[in-house]
Amino acid sequence: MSIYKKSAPVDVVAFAKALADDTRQRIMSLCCCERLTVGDITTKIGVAQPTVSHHLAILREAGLVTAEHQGRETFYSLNQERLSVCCGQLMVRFAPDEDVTQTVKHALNKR
Amino acid sequence: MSIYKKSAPVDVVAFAKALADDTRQRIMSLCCCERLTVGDITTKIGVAQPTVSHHLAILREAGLVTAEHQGRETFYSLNQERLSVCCGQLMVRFAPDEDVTQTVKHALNKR
DNA sequence: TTATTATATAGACGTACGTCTATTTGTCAA
DNA sequence: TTGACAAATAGACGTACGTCTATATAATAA
Repeated sequence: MSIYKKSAPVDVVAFAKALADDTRQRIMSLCCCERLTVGDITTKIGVAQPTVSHHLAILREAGLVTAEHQGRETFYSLNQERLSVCCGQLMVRFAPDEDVTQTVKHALNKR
Repeated sequence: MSIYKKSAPVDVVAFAKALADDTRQRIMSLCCCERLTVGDITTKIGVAQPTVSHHLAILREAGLVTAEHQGRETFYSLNQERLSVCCGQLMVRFAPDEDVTQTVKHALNKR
């Protein structure tokens, strides 16, 4: 079970730091719609397995991925809800009210 | 005039890196609703003036603030539109469709 | 021009971070 | 129990980054 409850406050700097690496963003993209093992990710990403484990630990710490242990494998998947909450906080932290609306429009127009 | 047009593609990693520092986020908060000079920011932030200039350069590079020169002063303000676009891209990059909607809800509920 | 003020740039310094190899821990099959 | 496999941890190494002081650049005032 994650330490991140629905009401957990968002540290926007920590959230940004977790996102501030290309390898981690690629891992997040991979885990967006699929449960993947560390081995799967290692193969697809093309960096060493300990490096992948390291990045997964950072993403876990930020609550952005969840880990499920099954036998000797661990399946990772993106924590969509946490991501949503963090993005929401990011928007409202700096954007004045009318601009949040615009952000929403931008987001929806991309779909 | 900024190099960032409305249609400029968003480098989500670069965006996250620009946000991934507490001093820069504090600067962004300060510039959210006010045009401020480097001197103003330096006083309010409590770090050396060259450090502030350095962070402002990074935020400028990411398109997150705009600079207006007036005499020997430079006024900085947050680029709300760019921030909106980047947040939107961040949401849609990882969140599946139904989750974007949820992100929007989270954002709006905070208002 | 000369002095003063505002900002930017250069460069040094220490710390944080991403990556790797080697090893450990944990799980399953023979 | 032993061997093989999956993932995590330890530790080394180089680079990137945040901060500072010193200096340069640019604009205004005397």
